[in-house]
Amino acid sequence: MSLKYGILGLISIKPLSGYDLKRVFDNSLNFFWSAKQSQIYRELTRLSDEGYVIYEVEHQEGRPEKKIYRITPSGEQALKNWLNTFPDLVSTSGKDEFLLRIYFGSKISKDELIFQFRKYIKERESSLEALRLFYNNLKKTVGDPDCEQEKFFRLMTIRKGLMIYDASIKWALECIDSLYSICD
Amino acid sequence: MSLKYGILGLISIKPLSGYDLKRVFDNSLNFFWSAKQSQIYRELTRLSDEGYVIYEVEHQEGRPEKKIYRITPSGEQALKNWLNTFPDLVSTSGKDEFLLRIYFGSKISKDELIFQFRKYIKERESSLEALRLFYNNLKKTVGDPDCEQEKFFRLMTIRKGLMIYDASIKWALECIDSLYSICD
DNA sequence: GAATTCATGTAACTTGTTACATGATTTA
DNA sequence: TAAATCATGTAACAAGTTACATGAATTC
Repeated sequence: MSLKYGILGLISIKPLSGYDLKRVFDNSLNFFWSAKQSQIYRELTRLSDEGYVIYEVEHQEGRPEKKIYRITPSGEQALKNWLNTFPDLVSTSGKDEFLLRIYFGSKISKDELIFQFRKYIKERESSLEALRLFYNNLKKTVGDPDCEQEKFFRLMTIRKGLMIYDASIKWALECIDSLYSICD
Repeated sequence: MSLKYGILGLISIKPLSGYDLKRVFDNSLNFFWSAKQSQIYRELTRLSDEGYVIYEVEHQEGRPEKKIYRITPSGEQALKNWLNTFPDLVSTSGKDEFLLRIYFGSKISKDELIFQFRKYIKERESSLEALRLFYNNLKKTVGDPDCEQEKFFRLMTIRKGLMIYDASIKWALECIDSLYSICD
């Protein structure tokens, strides 16, 4: 249900094609939302059927045609309604495959466990570093003043990513320590 | 794909019925994994077809019959294989509906935003408090020594929950501050 | 007397994933 | 010459959600 509003929100900021949307998801929302390209196209035809979006075909030289989607007034309304409802945080608990494995840690050898924790830390550290770079670059860029608001909230979401990655790394380091300390 | 191994893992620790499984998911794994009851029963019949589990019917006085599932040797093997593979952290990015809304914060009134952040903090604080209680109770309990290992890893997963909730609250408090400071 | 707990499941639906198809252009 | 980029989509499948059905026993 949320992908619908994710798309609606993005094209409300700026009209986009399905292809563009995929790139925005991958580049800017990937750490808290994702969508496959086939899913985006399916959702766009649905939104179009519902009258929440309309598109215009843009012809390009030496490139395939583009369908540029823009939001309609009823789409704006639906988006606004959604934005003013508070999500159910409990039922939408994120799934964590790594934690699921750790839950069954007693069935994994200690060496393998430590190996996996180290790998986890490495990956999280590189994600953290990449996000930090992204954050600093976005902060520096001086776009047109109309986008200052959007930039402000994008930075806000990224800060959460930074804090979560940071906490995850701290947790994993602590886990390695406690694995060593129960050494027997 | 992971629910399969979640179920396999749980019944490898202790034989359980579908009903039992649902309760374990809700009580012990809910902050990093969840499953609907209909999904669990579907998965159990699939696991049974694959030969990874078998069940025995347990008759009870004045209660419906139970199917107690236990893991088979080939199930154990499949579980072990899964436990020794490292999950793809990038593609499995958790979805965060609250963050999705905040991304579109420029379309929400400042008052509504602050209201939502406060609500977010309240909910996370009560989740944190509940988890903390759960953690302390589990730590205190003196079960049979065979379960010490399982307890150790359960506590480990809960600590991540505590740290993530804590970081989320800190982030939200920071967000409210920065919303006030851009006051205009 | 109504709701909840225990215990099983089915059916219909939505969401997410994987894989394929087309076809020109550009980069390695 | 092979691969990647641009841009659209379809088909089949897996995973997750919602709603319903049964029926005894217990709790409110």
